Amino acid sequence: MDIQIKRSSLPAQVAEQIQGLIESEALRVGDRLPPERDLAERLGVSRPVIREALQVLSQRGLVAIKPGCGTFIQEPSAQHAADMLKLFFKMGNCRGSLDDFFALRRSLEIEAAGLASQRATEADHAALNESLAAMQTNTEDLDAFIAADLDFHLAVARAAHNEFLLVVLEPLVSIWSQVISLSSQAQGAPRVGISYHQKLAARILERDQQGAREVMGAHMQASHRFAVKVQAENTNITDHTIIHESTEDSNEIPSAG
Amino acid sequence: MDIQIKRSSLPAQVAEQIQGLIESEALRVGDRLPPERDLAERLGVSRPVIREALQVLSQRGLVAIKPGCGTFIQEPSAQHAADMLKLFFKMGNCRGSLDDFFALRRSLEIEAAGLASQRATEADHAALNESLAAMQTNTEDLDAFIAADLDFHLAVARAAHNEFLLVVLEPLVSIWSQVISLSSQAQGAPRVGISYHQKLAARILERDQQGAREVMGAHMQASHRFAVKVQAENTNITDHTIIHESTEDSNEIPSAG
DNA sequence: TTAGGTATGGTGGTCTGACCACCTGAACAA
DNA sequence: TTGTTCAGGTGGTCAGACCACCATACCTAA
Repeated sequence: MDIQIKRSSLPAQVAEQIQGLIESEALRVGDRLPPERDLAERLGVSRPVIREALQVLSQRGLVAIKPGCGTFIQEPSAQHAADMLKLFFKMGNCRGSLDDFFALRRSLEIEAAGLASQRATEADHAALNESLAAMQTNTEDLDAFIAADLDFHLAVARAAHNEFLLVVLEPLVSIWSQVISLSSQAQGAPRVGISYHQKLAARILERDQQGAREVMGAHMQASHRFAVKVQAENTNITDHTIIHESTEDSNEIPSAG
Repeated sequence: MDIQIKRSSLPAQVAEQIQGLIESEALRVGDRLPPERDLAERLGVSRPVIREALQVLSQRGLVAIKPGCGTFIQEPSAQHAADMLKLFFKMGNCRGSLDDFFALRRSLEIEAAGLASQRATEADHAALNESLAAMQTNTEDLDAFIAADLDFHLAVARAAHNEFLLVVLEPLVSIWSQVISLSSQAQGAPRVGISYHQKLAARILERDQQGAREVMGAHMQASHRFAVKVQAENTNITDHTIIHESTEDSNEIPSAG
């Protein structure tokens, strides 16, 4: 009877087809796609359809559109994946509580600390020390302190030399630093973390895996406690949304009546 | 001098503007955007520009386009975030090795097992047992066995009742099951995992957190060893790509020149 | 009165053809 | 050889039109 409900739009179909060619390696990284006009003619659709399909694939990180030059196949970058995850952590409808957030972060940070203690290079040690120094010299400038704190944790994640881990951990740490920077009631707390960071950097330098994991675990526990306290004081961080930003834009798109 | 290079395309600018309105909560979940024609007129651009911008936002999971009805603001769903992550794990240019993959998976699965032991409901226990039974009755049908194996791990992740964790873990488990199902040399190995799963389900039922974590840790270690063995035999899994699928499509988009 | 079908307006989906801005590379001139 | 110039191709954008679909309000028939 052929009465199957076929609802996918033309651009979606085109995008799927091209993505299929990429997955099957009929199209490889670096290949240039035919011009939009050719694609349109070949697939029997109009150019806007092709353009929307390419827009979708570009958004997925599968193609790079270069004006005046062409459209090229590329691999989704780690940064791209991290950005997507960050968007979800920031605005997703996840009903996760602060506890859930820290449960995930703790397990990942401990793993990162353990790996870092085994794999850190001299450059990694330098990065850790640099962030540590920045924290110590900015105990009064909250924003600078938080930025340095963020840098330190990212340095640990990078020192783990595990890209899978980094992709997941980076958004968590970034989101968290955004949350923290919003709660200016955090005065006094900054100094608490420095000793943990000092110990952690030392364990990593000594290649003491167990020690590094334990210090990071303790640090996460302390951060978690601090977060709960901040949460109780600051309604900006609710049980439902991790972030509640309120930027003052002057855009002008009202919602339709 | 104002010679700054301003390269962002119109659709990108429109998408950013609308996303900004969403982030600043000037537009809230469920709100309907003005019709494309209105938006085009209001922003002084053509309709295709608006359409491409909405296509981008839709891809990010921020809006839902309903033909004949309108375009509505929505929150990025967990499934959407997981799909993006899956795409990266599948085709990303991450140079992570099998060891890195398992380091991440181990830390997350152990955390999931620990949480599941504390939070699992009766429905969760039932789901675990169902997957377990499916594994036991399909020791000869490799595909069915792997599907049941996947279900079991997802059931554990769900039993943890931590959406953050689930979003990250689900893609890892799914990708891994795809890899495994490709290596048909895995004969004999299926039965190995059943005892681990049995023990794990028991620990979760007993609400024995430490026991659950230990069993999962041992299970991951065994899986890792097995994976290394498979990797050595199967060139499909290289040190660079986790997945190397080769579907036979009959599409017809050759690469340009 | 009420249930159902129908007409209508609005929405997104698609097409066409045109023009612009930019990049590339080849032809040309110094 | 080197530098400039020019032409072609590419993506970027526009305008207007028509279609398919959905929701609603209206109208008809029970």
